[in-house]
Amino acid sequence: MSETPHILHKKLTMQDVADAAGVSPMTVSNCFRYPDRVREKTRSTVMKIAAELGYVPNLSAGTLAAGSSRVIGAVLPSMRNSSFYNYTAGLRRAAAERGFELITMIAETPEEELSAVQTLLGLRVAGIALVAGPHAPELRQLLVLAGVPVVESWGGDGAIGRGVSYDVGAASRALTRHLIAQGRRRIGFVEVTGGGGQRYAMRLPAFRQEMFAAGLSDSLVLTVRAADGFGSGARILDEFLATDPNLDAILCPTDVVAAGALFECQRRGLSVPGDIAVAGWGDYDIGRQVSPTLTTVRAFSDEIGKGAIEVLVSGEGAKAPLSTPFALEVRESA
Amino acid sequence: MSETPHILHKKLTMQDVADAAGVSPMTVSNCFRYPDRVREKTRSTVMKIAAELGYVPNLSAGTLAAGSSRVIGAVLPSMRNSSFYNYTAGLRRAAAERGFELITMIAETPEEELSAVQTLLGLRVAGIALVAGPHAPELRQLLVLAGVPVVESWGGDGAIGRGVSYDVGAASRALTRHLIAQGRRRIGFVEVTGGGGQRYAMRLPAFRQEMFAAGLSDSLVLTVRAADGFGSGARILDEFLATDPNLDAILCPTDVVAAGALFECQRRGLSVPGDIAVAGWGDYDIGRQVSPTLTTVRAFSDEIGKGAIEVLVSGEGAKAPLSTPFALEVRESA
DNA sequence: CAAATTTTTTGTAGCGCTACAATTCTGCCG
DNA sequence: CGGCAGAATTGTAGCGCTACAAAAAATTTG
Repeated sequence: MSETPHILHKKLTMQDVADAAGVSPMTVSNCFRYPDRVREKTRSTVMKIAAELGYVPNLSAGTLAAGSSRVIGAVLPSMRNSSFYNYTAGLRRAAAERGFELITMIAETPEEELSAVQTLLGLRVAGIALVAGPHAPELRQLLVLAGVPVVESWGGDGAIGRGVSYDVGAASRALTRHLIAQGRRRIGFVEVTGGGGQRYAMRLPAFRQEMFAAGLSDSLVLTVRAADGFGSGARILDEFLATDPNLDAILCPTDVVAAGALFECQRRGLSVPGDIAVAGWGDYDIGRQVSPTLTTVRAFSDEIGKGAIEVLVSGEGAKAPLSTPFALEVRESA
Repeated sequence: MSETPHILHKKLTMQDVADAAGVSPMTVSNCFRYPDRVREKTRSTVMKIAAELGYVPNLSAGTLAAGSSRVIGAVLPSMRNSSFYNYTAGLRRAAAERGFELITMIAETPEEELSAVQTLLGLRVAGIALVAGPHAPELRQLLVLAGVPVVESWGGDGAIGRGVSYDVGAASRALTRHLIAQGRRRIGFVEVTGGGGQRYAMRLPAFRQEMFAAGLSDSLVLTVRAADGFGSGARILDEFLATDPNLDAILCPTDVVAAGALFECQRRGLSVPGDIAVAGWGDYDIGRQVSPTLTTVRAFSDEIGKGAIEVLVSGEGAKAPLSTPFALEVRESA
């Protein structure tokens, strides 16, 4: 009685388009995959009819028959900050330029990441872009066995597949040297261990190295498990000042945290950079907007994305990590 | 000479796993798709062998054979703010609960969106989640012809597929009434036209309605093409004060813009909310962190995502838009 | 204008998996 | 211990497309 009279979507196949256009299915296939193989006139007829019918080639069938696809998969740990935004934009742009489509999957835990990779593998994507961080133990072998091109962005030497990253250590040294050159002596460093810890791992040794070289104490290190949002910036400042009231600079893990610390300084009536220099990391939007503007490290995340695609597409997976540029952005806060 | 001795990745198929486990391919298939149909003992053997071999079922083949997949596709206009972050998180969580995987594609223009939808259609996804905004003209018909379940998040009556959204008009009225109740009289409203304009469309009429009802002037409307980042907040404040130096409140399109306006107020020595009330929209992280904290509208974007998945999975595409909750978050700035 | 060449178009034969029906195996009752 | 219902397993027959080789058509050449 109450049956909804659904439209009969007899599924369109290449054959339907071929019939309507008076050509063979292979010609339709060629129109989509190798336009150059088909005469201009034939192609335009076929494409017009395909569009009229609303035909979209079945990629599943195509991938199955061809054994490969023109889709690249990326797994992201989260989409919260502009680094990842720029990274994804770089991936997408570079993929598009080379005729690939990019699909992304979000995974917040190693288990979710593993599951996402399995889906991507199941889709038989042409390549997989991972982000450095804690991985499930089975992940590496799974990817090796699958034999798919893989890159690990922000990954260093032990990367799964090939690493694509900027030199975090060099950036950290440059930033530390800058603070020292500005006359800072009691510099606090915030070390992050949880979550994306791996991506930050080289910062602390580099910091220590420069502090040591300058004959300064590298003991003002605060270890936090995770640092997200402005709130943690405030908490970090709290703890640092409790440890050493004469602190004259802090190195924060991200611009967001730095902004949080900055707001807290303002709340306490501390002048930045007069009393305390505050340095961020990552060149997020916010760092350009707060007052004073934040001195930070710019990672050109879009270049990382672009590099990742190039590595995946070129198939040069076995080489040393690809290094992308970075820049020290000296602004007002330090 | 310099040939890299590549490992011979003879592609693993279900047959290989079946042989190794001493069962038929169909049993392997059932283990993955319908675990209940297989005896516990058989299943554990098969799954163990599959894991050892690093076998991952070919979803392309599966989708082709079954005619449908357990993957849902979402197209996002950008990933810049926490609304979309929460939205995606809601999508992902709800999809996982129902045994679906979520893949996302980013599209910044209507053309890119169309292309993304074609890829998703080609993958024969089980459903597509769109975000309201300007669409390519062909998009609607393409989706109708494809007969795929579609939802348009933040979409209203004219949505492609089924709309899932909170009542933007009601939220705007509530916020306006709140400002009026606080004694504000010269209230400026920022109207956004470009990009995601559609998602904001109902705000201005609702604002006017309440201003009119209160016998106030609704003429302080500033129209901007796009409002992104803190910078536009500063510019907007500039322009409003040039138009009416006695302005006592502004309604910003997002918390980010509101924060920018707030910073600009502080730079000019204007007290918030003393001299000017500033209201944001969207309940982004930043609104909780700046001082004063921002009064805003909370959209529960994760609920929109959850609702979208429910609509897609249940197949109830023809009904009226699904309405999700919202809340007026009264904080310090207004 | 026939022969040689190049460009277009077209069959054939699967790709790896799943729906479905048919078959074989269990355990259990009379 | 035969007979049976129900559970577990297994063939069969494609899903829609593309690689490849072969055929046909268009173009050039002698």
